[in-house]
Amino acid sequence: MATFDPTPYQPLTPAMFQVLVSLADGEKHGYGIIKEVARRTDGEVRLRTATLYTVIKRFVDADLIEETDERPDPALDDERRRYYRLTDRGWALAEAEAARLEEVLRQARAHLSRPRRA
Amino acid sequence: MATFDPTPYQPLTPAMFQVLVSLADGEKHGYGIIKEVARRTDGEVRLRTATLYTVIKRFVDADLIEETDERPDPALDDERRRYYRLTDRGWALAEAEAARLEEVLRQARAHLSRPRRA
DNA sequence: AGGCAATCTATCCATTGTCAATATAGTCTA
DNA sequence: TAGACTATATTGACAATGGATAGATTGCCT
Repeated sequence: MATFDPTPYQPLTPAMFQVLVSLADGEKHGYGIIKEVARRTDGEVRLRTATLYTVIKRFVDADLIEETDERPDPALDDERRRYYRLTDRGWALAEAEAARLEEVLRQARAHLSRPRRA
Repeated sequence: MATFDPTPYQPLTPAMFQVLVSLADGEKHGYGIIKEVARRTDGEVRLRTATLYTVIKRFVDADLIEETDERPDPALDDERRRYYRLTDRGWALAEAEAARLEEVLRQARAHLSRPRRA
């Protein structure tokens, strides 16, 4: 596969990163992403529909996520739903962003753990 | 001291967090912050002056940082410089944001480390 | 039966954060 | 003397987000 350089997409906004993380857990539809993120963050992160559907559109255009044809058991399905999953590029970006955040945190901890200046 | 609730300021933008982290290391002037962040991140994070001076103004207004009167050795000083340091609130916010990022990362790792869905 | 909350996708508008560019001005160096 | 570096600052444009709204369906409570 052609090498993918994630850096032009970084840093991701908190909303974008949450969308990728949520889809890393398994494919989901839009409203399902909103619910999963809210549940996972104890209601602290509430994606708005304006934000979510804007992000979804951009991510699909950038081939970071893709809509799937697979439908769950018709008994559990809702025809309105549109399901999305991460592409290889999306996975690579999510992992690159996690690595970036870890480096930021490492440096922050190095500065913050020092005793307060005199 | 009155309890300080950092959550209304969160999440911080990457630029804002970098400014707090940089000042946690010791008081600095504007251009010094730009240089320190660039050096620390190997040139990957380059704060722009428009961003930096906007952030500084907002942080001073919010009592997260404050301008200092202390001047270094006159031989090393530059009259144009304006030095800033973190306030107690600024420290609390920087630490709260580091904690928030750690939680985001913990969850991201939990999702990303799982084997790719079939 | 009636109403209300939840589900689900979607868009409009205003605000905010960022970058690119520009301004000003002094110092230092090739 | 031209360019790079230091240093603070503003303007204009764009991108990301929140608040609000829309519309349609489903399930629950009284």
